[in-house]
Amino acid sequence: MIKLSKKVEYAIMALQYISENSSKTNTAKEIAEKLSLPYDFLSKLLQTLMKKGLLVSQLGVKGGYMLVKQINEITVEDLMNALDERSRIVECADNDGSCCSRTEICDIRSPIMNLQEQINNIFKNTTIANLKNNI
Amino acid sequence: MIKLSKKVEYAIMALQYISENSSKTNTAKEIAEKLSLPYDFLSKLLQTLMKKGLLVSQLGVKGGYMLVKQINEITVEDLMNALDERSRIVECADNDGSCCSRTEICDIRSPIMNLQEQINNIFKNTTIANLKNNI
DNA sequence: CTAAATTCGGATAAAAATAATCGTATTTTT
DNA sequence: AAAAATACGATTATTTTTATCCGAATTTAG
Ligand code: FES
Ligand code: FES
Repeated sequence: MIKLSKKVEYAIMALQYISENSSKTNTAKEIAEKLSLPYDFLSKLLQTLMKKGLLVSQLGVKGGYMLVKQINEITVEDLMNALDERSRIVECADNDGSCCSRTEICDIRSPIMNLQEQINNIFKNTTIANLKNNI
Repeated sequence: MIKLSKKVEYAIMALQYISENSSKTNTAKEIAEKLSLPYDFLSKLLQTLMKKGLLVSQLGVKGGYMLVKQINEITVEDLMNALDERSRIVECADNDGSCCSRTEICDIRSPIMNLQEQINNIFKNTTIANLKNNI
């Protein structure tokens, strides 16, 4: 059950698309069409990225989205933080021990948090540009 | 959405428990009680591990489960393969290109499969023994 | 031989998370 | 004023995960 959410997956594609067309504002509609992604869903997601400061938007006709950073400065972790609700590999891997009734007897909390960190590092070190296929 | 399934999480705990009590067969009931895990669910999961060859079981009274390998020879990847349905980070990261209608225009399939491999490596290199807290 | 403790197996239900959609409001350009 | 966008909130649909239930088969012990 280690998978990227559709939000993150679509966001990667969208950001790459916007990056390729960075001379103009890119509308959600255009991105959705060109990449065959569901418009409403993509639209929401772009709004979220905007709120989180990863995109800027322009309202109204001729509106759309533009990058605020280069895609080699945006990591997969950034997208996961912006778009996904939870990103702990186990519930109990949050900092306070108030996660579950097993805290007392639990042997795995701390080592699993270590595992968590290894995984985080991968996402932290992978930029959206890294995920671009340059055939 | 990068998290371990409960199946895998419980399995880690259960295998560690069995390992600590490897002189006898361990019943699902005992393990569930000692670790405060839901019996039915754990029971199913142990049966699966048995079918996949990670445990041996003995039927009937005095029955239960025993390890077939040491826990330092069992990896998190083994558990994920045995217990989780899907473990691709994106649908499209399977080998044939028949995943979705975007294959033609998709720029991220191959690099994401690379990302996938990095993550797999972590799970492949983490044994159940590694996840044991030795305070 | 019977009863009890177990694993086994299938089916199903409940809960949670993800993905998708809808409707309306607001902003901006022409 | 009309059109083309984003913004926002609510809701629904779908899928996945988690949990439970029931009855059968197996083994041990008395
Ligand atoms: S299971 Fe909750 S602390 Fe480990
Ligand atoms: S989205 Fe299906 S191939 Fe990339």
